[in-house]
Amino acid sequence: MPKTTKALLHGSLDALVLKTLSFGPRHGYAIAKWLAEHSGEEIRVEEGSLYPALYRMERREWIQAEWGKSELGRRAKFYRLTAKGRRQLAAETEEWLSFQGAVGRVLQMG
Amino acid sequence: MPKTTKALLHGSLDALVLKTLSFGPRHGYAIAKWLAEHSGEEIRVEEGSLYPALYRMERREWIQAEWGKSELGRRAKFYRLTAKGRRQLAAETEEWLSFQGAVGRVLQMG
DNA sequence: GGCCATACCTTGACTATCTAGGCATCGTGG
DNA sequence: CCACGATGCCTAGATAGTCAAGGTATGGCC
Repeated sequence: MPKTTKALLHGSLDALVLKTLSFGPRHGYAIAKWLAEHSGEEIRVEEGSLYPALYRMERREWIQAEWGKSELGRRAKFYRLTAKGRRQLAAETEEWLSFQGAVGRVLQMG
Repeated sequence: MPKTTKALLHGSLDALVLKTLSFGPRHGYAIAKWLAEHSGEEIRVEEGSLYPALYRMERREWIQAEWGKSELGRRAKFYRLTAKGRRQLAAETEEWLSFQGAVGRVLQMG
């Protein structure tokens, strides 16, 4: 794996995971891989961040878990987006775009 | 003041403050106002976040403090960017752009 | 047999931010 | 004259999210 990604993840992790699940149910390990692949390795989620985040979101009923089998036949816990989670994703995405948009504009001011 | 901006500030505050100071020395209160004004009130930094951040950055020698008088003649502590701080700003800006760029691309995936 | 990839989980430390206060000065309106 | 809002600084405590570093177990491959 490349270099250190720092703590910029803070505040965007939930949205990223929800977004990943919006393309269909996935298990934890697969979520991390999907994010890494679709961000050119820029987004690397540590397991110590991912699993607690998944519990958090399950508690808030944004996602639902179910045990199943991975593509390789292993025991794996699949998460799928709930309706509530879909609304949350929309809200967080909008919030992220407007806030980080503002940050980006300030940082790039001449 | 408008509505709640949430906790999305995490990880971008340092860069924002450094950026503000890159246009010339300012005191704490003025930094917060400047950021609010130049972001359409999108970025609102609480004082409880700002002052500790300023000490942190002073300790790291990214900025230097000096007591002076505000435009209104009040006692105020002015901060100015050091050479080290300028390098830090460049590094953090680049990091922010690449990381949040990746986040934005993922969140906006069709 | 040993090792790597897959897949899950937990503990502890750290750090940054927010909430919510407090202090002091000044100008203005009633 | 006095109250109040704006200016300007500071701090304590709570919270929360992330990371580092461990641990378990299975399967495939050399």
